[in-house]
Amino acid sequence: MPDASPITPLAHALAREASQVAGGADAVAALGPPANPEFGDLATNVAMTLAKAARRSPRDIADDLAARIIQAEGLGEYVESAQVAGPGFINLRLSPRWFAHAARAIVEAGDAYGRGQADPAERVLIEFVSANPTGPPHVGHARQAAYGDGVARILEYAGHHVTREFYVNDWGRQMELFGASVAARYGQLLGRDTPVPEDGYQGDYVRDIAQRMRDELGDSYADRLDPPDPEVLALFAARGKELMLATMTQELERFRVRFDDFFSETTLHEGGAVARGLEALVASGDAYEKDGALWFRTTDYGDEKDRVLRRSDGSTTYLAADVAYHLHKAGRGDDRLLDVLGADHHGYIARLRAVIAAGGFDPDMLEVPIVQLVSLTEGGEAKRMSKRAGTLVTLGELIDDIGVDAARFFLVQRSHETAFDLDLDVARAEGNENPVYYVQYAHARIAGILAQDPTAPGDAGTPAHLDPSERALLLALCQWPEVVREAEHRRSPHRVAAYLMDLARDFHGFYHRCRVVGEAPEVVAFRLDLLRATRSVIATGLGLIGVEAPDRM
RNA sequence: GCGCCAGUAGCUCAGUCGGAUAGAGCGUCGGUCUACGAAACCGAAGGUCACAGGUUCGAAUCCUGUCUGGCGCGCCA
Repeated sequence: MPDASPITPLAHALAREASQVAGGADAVAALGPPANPEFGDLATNVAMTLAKAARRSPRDIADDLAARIIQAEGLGEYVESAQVAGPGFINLRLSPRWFAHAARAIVEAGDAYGRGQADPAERVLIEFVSANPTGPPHVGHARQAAYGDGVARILEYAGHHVTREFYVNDWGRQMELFGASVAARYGQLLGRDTPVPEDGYQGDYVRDIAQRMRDELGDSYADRLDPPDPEVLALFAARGKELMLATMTQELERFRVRFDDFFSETTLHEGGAVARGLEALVASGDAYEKDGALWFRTTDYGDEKDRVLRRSDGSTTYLAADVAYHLHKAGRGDDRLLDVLGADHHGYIARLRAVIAAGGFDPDMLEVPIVQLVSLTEGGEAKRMSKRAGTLVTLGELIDDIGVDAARFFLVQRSHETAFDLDLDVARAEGNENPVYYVQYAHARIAGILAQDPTAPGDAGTPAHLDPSERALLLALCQWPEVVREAEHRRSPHRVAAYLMDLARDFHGFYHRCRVVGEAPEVVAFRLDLLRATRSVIATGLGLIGVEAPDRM
């Protein structure tokens, strides 16, 4: 098991011994770093968890277990001491030989260390960003992009098969308004007095799109703009959407986010899927007519009120398309659907689950992680953002301002379910106050040492004594597979970012206390393994959140 | 009014199968470069974990209630 932590075999042996002490009761032995490093290298609370079943006091069990540990097979040969403390903890101190073996094992596992633990492996379809193609993606989309792509990378690393999808809302009144806005700007470029509609899109990016359309079309539509005829509006909406979407794709790729699919809402309407979806709901009794409209009985599935699918004027709602879209998604053979939504859409969860359930699928196949809002601060003050005033910070502007690495790290550093403020002054800083460089610097430092190509004989043996910082660093590396597992299960890339900060801290501490080059052969051998293992885990971890791991900075 | 998320150090936030003395970054104060990169390290100050009850050997963590903040509650998308 090259993917497992070196601690795992110890934990298995410990569980076996604990079970015997407790008279055969099943024992799950948690074995991890103690609250205080001075207590030892590893600690377990298994005696306390067994106390009730064994009808003995935790201390009593712990005393028995500690005595067995030091002679247990697969455990005793690595344990220098096992001491009972507090209410029933057992603190273990491990031998340098174990540390040397563990470091070697991690180096040999390489990029596979922590990989492929998913059980069972699933086919996952993750939909995220899905910004309307009527404007550039903004900071909120950036957070969703960083989150969704981070989750996707983590799931892939864990062993799942992942498809990334972007749903394009290219239908309805908003697209008409967008087309009219582009057409108006196009007219203005030709010197006509064609105002942008009152409730249209005012941003400068509309001018850019109009400019490109003028480059493509010349002035051939100049005389059909006042008022614009339907054919012209449709053309400007369709081509405008393509250009907007192309810009979006480019900015997202610059952000290192790449989608496998862009799924167009329009195809659902034109292909009849929306109509068929509504018919299916009627046929199954999940939809009914009332007041001239067609309603989806979502209350049957836990929603607080029923929702309109088709208005009394015959037009379909946004939900009608979502019905068709989710039935389509659920029927593609994936085991799991992830819809990453912004906080302002959390009210949608119940009706989306209703769609899945009404379609005859297991509603639990759908997960809807909600990404909370992010706001920006600069100079100690909140940066006011308004779509209307045109002060919205776009993804592209954010990247230009603070760089892709800082943007991705910061946006994924905080739990997605917490609203937070991103401090542009800190994120922009290239110096020591920027957390992302703290991690990257650790990687670059290691690369610097390894570039000197220090060597040690293969049979150098193991050091007689270890520095506390060496123990701390190796034990931190041992946590990596568990971190990946937790990030996978909780859909929480921020766990990876937090771990990398911890790991970098342990490395920097080690670096200041321990030299590598020029030490005794057995010391060089062990520390080289520590360096290689650390570099590998940092590079892998940064990769999972879309941040580069540079050899030089 | 109802629902979701949150309330932890001056600021931004980790801590989520209940464990020992609650942590990090930034900020503040004081130290450390004639040896592998000082974008670093070491130390100090800073806490009624919103509040009140409850569950138990043990609660920031679980339960109940209250208060505060963000978001949502449309035949909009």
